[in-house]
Parts: sequence; C-alpha cells; structure tokens
Amino acid sequence: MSPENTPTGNVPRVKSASISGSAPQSSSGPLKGLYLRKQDLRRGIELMFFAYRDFTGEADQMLSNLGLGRAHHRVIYFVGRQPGMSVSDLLAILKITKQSLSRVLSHLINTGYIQQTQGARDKRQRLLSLTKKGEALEAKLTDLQCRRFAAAYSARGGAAVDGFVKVLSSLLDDEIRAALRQQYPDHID
Amino acid sequence: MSPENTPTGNVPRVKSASISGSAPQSSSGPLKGLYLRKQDLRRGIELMFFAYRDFTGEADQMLSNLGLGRAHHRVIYFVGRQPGMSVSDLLAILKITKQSLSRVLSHLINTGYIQQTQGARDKRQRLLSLTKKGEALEAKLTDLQCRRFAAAYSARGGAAVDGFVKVLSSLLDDEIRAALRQQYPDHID
DNA sequence: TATGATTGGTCAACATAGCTGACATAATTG
DNA sequence: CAATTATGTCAGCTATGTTGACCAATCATA
Repeated sequence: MSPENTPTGNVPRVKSASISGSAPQSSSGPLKGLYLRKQDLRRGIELMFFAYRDFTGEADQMLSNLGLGRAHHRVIYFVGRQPGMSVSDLLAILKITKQSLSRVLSHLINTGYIQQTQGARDKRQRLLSLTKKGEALEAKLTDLQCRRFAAAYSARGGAAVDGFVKVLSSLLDDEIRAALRQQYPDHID
Repeated sequence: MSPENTPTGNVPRVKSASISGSAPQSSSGPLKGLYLRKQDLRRGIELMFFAYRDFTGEADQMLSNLGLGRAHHRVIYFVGRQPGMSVSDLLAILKITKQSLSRVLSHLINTGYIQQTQGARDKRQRLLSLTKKGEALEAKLTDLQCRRFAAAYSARGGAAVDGFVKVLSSLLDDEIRAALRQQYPDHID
C-alpha cells in the first residue's frame, strides 16, 4: 500500500487479499471490480469527508447564530424523530457519555427547546420531546438538510439514490445497520 | 415541514416548491420521485451521520493509541495524497485557520511524521511531505478505510458505487465539487 | 530600489464537545 | 431487603476549532 503516492496514480488494483471474503469474483461483465482501484477507494474517502462537511455546514451556521452547536442539533434531530424517547435511548444512538449529553441536554431544556415528562411505566425515565420552539427549530434545520438531499436525489435519479443508500448502508458497522433496517420499512438490505 | 413527527411517518411527499428547479419531471417510469418522500430524505441524513461516524471510528482508535487525533489524520492523509503541497494548499483543503493547522502540523513535524522543504520557485513556501514514518502510518490508516470501502463497494457492485458517487458529489458545495472533478480523471459529473 | 502583498509562523485567550472518575438519588426488580 | 437501573451532577482533562495581534522572509512591481 505504501510506495505509490503520486496524486493521480497509475490505476493499480487494490491488494485484495485482505478482502478476499467479499471480492467480486462471481459477478459478470467486463468491468468487474473496476471500481476497486485504489484511486476509487480514495475518492470515496474524500467524498465522505467533503460531503459530510458541506452537508452539516449550513445547519452549523444557523445553529451558531442561536448560540448552539452541532451537538445540540443531534439531540434536537433525534428527539424530533422519536418524541417520548428516554435519555438512555438517546445515549445509545449518539454513543457519547451521559456527562457529555447532560451538558447539551440541560441547556436545551433550560432554553425551552426540549421538555421532559416522567415515564408512566418506569418513573425513573425522563421522556424527551420537543417544545413548540424546539419543533420550529428542528423543522428549519431538517428542512435545510432535506433540501440538499432532495436536490441531490432529484439531480441524480432513483437508481443513483438506490446505490447511494446501499453503499452507505454497507459502510456502517453491523449493529447500526441492523438498527437502521428496523427504522425504515422499505430499507434496502 | 413541522407537524408530522411520528417515527415512521405516513409517506408524504416533500414540499418541493423550494426545489422545483431540479425536480425529476423529465424522467420516465412509474416510481418517478418516490425517493423524495420525507422519510427517504431523513434516512439520507441519518445514514450520513452514522456512516461518517463508523467510517472514521477505526482510524480514530488507531490514532488515539499513538496520541494523535482526527485532525492529525487529515493532515497526514492529504499530504500523503499530494506530496510537496504547500501550507496554503493544505489550508484551502481543510478550511481551518492556520493557527489550528499550526498546532497539529508542528506536532507532526516534531514527532517525525512530516517533513518540510523550502520551495524552489518561491522560497517562502514550505513544501510538505511524509517521512518514512509518516508514510507507514498513512498507509495503515488509509488501508483501514479503503478496506471498509472495498467491502462496501464489492458487496453492492459497480452500479451502486456509481450512484453513491453521483449522489455524494451532488451533496457537495459547488466549489468543492469542481475541485474534486479535477482531482479524479474519470469522475462522474 | 522602495513599497506593498504574499507565505508562513507565533503568542494569547477563548469555546465547543468529547472524555474519565467519583458520587448521589430514586425507582425497579429479584 | 439487596442489587440493579436510570438519571443527574461535580470536577477536571483533552482535542480541535475560533479571534486578534503581531512578526519575518520573500516576492512582485511601480
């Protein structure tokens, strides 16, 4: 993997001994595995980096005007998606410590974006939901990001979206993929 | 965009007045635009979040064992991709302040991962490249991430990869898309 | 050649968002 | 009743971003 560092490499195949278990040996067609060249994999890495940055950029800007950060956005987004979720549900999704979450969540409660209600079955639980104010912000932020996706999806069409979802799903750790598969009824998998 | 917050929504179309300019009016087939339902866009948002986290997770782990972070990784990656690049080249890619970069870059130079040489044409420039030690680390990190991509790409096949690249490209800000198009000779666009 | 712009670095201070460790309270469960 | 679970809190540390101010070397040009 080491020697060839030229910017536009010379189209070598990836040393696929390491991924032999999932090598595309079985497929037909003359271009079999052509997308596994080192430069294609690097392009994937870079696309993820730049696309993630641009994808979050607009929302980050709107948030910073309100004195909030990306961490607040995540909380607002996931509480908005599943109102009534518990704190531990949220911790499981975000995979951060409760101390980290606490800082952000307390702030959102104190500033009136999120409200808590005691759990009915288990009174220890604090069930989280958005206030009207929180819903309004969630809507604005999600709308921003949805517009970006809608533009990209419409520009490229359904087949491309299908491939996009398939590849992103396969980039996930297994556990997360399983969770997402449940979340979305007609999720490709 | 606001009222319907139920976890598994009821399949409404996105209010596409905002994106009418790029609506998929022209395509054929009965499923035209079916991928623009609100739930599909939200799935995209969530896939980006989870996939980015998982995609960086393994490398983050390896880095933290060496007392390095993700910021160091970015520097090592991009210098490895384009040896001899200047500091301002790197700043333009990373889009962080030179003070932020300085902290990370100095550390990588002091610990022998990166070396500087004076520019020949412009003696003010410090041209960056990886040392042997830096190359070895870059190779290990990039290999980790390439394996993940290679596994996902092979699992899903060339058509899916094509869609993946197309949609990710369309999620980019225009300026970045143009730069990436130049970087990769046969980039779809 | 003198001037101004560019490239790069540095010091200081600050904010966000992650982390660990230790401990507390209330409620549930066996 | 004892153990576990769900949640919260205090204290402190780290990584990585930010501003603002300032400096030195080099380049380009009037």
